[in-house]
Amino acid sequence: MEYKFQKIEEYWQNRWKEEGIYKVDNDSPKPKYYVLDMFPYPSGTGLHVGHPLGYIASDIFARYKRLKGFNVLHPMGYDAFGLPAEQYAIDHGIHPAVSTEENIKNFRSQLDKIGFCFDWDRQVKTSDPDFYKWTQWIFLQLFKSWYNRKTQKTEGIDGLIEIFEKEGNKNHPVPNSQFRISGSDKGAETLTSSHFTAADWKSFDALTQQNILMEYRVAYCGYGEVNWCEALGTVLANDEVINGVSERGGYPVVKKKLRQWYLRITEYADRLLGGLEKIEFSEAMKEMQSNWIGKSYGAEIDFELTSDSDVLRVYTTRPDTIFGVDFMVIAPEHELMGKITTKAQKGAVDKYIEYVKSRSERERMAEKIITGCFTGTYAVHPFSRRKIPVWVSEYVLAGYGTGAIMAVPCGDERDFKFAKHFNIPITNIIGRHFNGEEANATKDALLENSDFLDGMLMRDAIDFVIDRMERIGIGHRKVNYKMRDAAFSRQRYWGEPFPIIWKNGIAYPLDEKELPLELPHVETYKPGPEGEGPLANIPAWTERKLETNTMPGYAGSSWYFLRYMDPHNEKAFCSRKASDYWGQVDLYIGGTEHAVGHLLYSRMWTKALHDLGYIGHDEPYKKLVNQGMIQGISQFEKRDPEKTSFMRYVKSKDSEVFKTVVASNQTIMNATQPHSFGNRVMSHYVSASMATENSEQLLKKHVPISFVSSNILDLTKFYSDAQFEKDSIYYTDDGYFVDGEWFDYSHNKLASKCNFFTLSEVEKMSKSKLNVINPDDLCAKYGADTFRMYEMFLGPVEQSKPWDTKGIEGVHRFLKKLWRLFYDETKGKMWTDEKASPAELKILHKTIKKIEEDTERFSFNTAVSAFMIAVNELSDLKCNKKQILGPLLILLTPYAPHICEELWHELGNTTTIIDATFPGVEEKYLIESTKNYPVAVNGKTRTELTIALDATQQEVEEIILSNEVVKKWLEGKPPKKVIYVKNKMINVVV
RNA sequence: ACCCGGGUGGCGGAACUGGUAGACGCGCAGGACUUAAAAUCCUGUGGCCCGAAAGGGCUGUACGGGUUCAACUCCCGUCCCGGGUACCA
Repeated sequence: MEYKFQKIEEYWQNRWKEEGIYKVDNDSPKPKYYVLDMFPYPSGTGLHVGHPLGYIASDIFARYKRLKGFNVLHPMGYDAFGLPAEQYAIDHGIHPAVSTEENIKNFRSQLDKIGFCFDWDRQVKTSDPDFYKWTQWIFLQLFKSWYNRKTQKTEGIDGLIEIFEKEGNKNHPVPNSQFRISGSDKGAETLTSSHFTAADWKSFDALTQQNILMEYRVAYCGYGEVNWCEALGTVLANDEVINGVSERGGYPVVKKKLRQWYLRITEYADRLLGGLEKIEFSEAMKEMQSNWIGKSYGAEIDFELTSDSDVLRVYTTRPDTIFGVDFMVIAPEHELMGKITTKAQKGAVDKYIEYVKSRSERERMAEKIITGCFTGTYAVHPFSRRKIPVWVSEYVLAGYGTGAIMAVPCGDERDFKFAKHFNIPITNIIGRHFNGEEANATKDALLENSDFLDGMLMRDAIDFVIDRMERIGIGHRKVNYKMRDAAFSRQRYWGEPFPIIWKNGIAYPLDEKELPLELPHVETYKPGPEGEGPLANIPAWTERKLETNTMPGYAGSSWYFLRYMDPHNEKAFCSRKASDYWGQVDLYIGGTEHAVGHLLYSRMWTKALHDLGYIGHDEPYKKLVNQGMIQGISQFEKRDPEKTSFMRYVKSKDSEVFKTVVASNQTIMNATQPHSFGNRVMSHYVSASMATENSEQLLKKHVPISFVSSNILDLTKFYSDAQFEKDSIYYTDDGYFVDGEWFDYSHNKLASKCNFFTLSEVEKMSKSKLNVINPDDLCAKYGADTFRMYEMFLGPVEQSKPWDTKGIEGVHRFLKKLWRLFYDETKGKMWTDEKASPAELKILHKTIKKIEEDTERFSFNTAVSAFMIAVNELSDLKCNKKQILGPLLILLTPYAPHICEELWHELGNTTTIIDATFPGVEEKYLIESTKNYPVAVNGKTRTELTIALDATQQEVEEIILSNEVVKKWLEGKPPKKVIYVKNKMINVVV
């Protein structure tokens, strides 16, 4: 009998489905365990081998925990709203709901083939009205809340209104929001008065009151500079912009003022930072998040100005360097800009501001050149009364700190470069630590030229100066964060509509009874007027004065993990009973790419829902594991530098591509004489030495990996594929390939193929790079169990690595070997009820111990190795005893569920193996009475000795010293000491 | 530039708190079975050297140094690769 994995897997997958074996109950006496995968965006490309890596790991862990007696929640769903579906709709006219549904079907069938233990009854889809009803509901809770800094909690806005009515806002000043609610898209304005009394509050009209409340709401609407992407017609979050271009598509991004929704995540900055200590994230992940939050401690200092009664307030983390200030710099957008410029400097400053405005975000990012202009005004040093020139420069950002700095060129690289560039004299306050060539940001120097700070260590001076400044009222301690409030709206169609109605400039929440506010059907996905979303094109929508923005991709994913706990609840997003039972996600698996997006937002939502009393925990995830990315090995049509033959890709005569090649690379053009084939211009023989760097780029072109083996492209096969460009001519040393035939250079047809070499390179796996390996193919060829084990065997889950199918045979061989412990080809069933020998029991228990340890610490690759060793050893002993094979199957189940289930039943068990109990280790089978120890003399291994495991240090020494080999080495002298490391080795130190 | 990871055979990777480096798998070489192939099984496999063999010696975890009886593991310096951030004062 042979191992017919296809039949086995199909059979068991159907049975698991029919019997609803993975259905999870919210009511169980067992302890709970929640294993979650980051749900996928159902793209049109389907799954490649990289996707299931994390899913397989989580599936193994979920199954393992189940065997260990836990009630395991292991759900799956789809992050179904998003830009690509909408882009697809624009391009192909297919409604996103339709294409998304199709993609989901495809994903599901692919996932099913791998044999995951998801409870599909709990599936969520963020684009489903039953789901986004609650996304909208949670949004309304955030809209109706504010963050109380006194209690450090999210609270209802009604409470704030009561406070205002009683005492105004003296105890709760307006939070530092970067996005002011008043004003228009022509310019943001701050509130006329930021402080008001109870009487003031009562005298304000409704609009003013609402505008003030908007300044406090957790989800709020305001005008602000946003990252506007013209090509995508939408606003992007900071983390969706990379180097001044959009993450998706790489289109240019500019700053634009628009009415936007925001989440006041900045108020949670400290808690998000502090919470990191309570959760098990990798150090790298924690660091990414804390860098993003960017907390810094420093001081705000006021400088008097010569030209104005106002003071210039700066933020610095190094108040100890106060006597090293040689100039001040303010941001071009700073509100004092207009006031402080002197008449003499007005022309120059205006010109400079003009220049700054002309520079796009992208230019500023790309070329960091030193620019700036003197304003004509001087600031007065608060201690020395020295006059300090005030400059304006784009290197100071308006959005951080106070938008103005005190520049200390001897201690700050940017200030130093600025001073050099504009010939501003530099004061040295750190003596020999400053060499005049570059700034030195040390805190370990003793201060010089610093008046009352002279001789003090900089580190110590920081607090000393602040104390002094606070005493005389010119400065105070201040904590700043880099993190900004999160933009929460998109001018797009395929997202959750906001349950908001606008009346007379006031945003009114929709009644909760009206939820879900369903996304209406549209005929066109084109943007609405003035940058508004497609919803603005629907008269029925605009007549109701409904908000025309939609929510961003991360809205649904910020809370989906809660819905899995209670997916069919129509009365609440998740009952308190359900969320109390399941609590935190015990194990969350996903990629690092969500470090500062999804993982931060979902943490914030959890905190808000917790504060408002809807859930009992304030961190969503207990432990996070980041799976690595599986890269693809791309194949390029290209000269292989190792081999002398090479190729050239050619297009037809009037092709643009060909022209480009010719125009931009003379080397290629002049290489040899051209030939022609019909309307095609044959390319030229390019020799290896002629291929310049430039031509290499031009010559590189992806080819489908399915036609490549051992770096040789099978052109005959490729030719009959749709992806083959019929006009291509391929050259090698020995001949050329055209119209499906090989010719030599005398144009005679060749009977055999020539070797056309490719070059391989590791890249991200993607459809466009033609390097995708489809899990379906592998499952069909080797079975899901082999595929699962091989993905794990490849290396640590956390590590990124290129996919290489070669080794899969070894894992497949292992499963076949396992099968043969049960079946003989001719004799059939082989297992017996015979009692196991101590040697066999030892193998079993050694394996149980190893598998348990490895699975617990997520070392699945070494666990798979342990299985291989066990099966090899049992195979050698011809052990086919039920007593050994039964427990072995249970151990293996998480890794290869189908074959284990099959064999488990064959052994005569009636229960399904998923409900079996993970076997315990019986240490007695592991313990040996004696062990062979290597003995080293001064670190050099000399001999081996058999020593009883319970021997004392003294006994060990006696045995060693009576050994002939050791004696010889010791030459009669007594050893200094004998180091006996249990289970490792013995070292004799002479 | 700054902050994190990481560098081990032909390859993927083991070595968990310093204790016989290279587990396990791939690949390769040789052999068994077979008319042959597939499948399966066995043996060998870091490098160099001595030996007919059994066996033995030296060297070896990016590079240079250090701590230690003992270093892939700890410390210092250098180089290279991957990831994150990017004028955040």
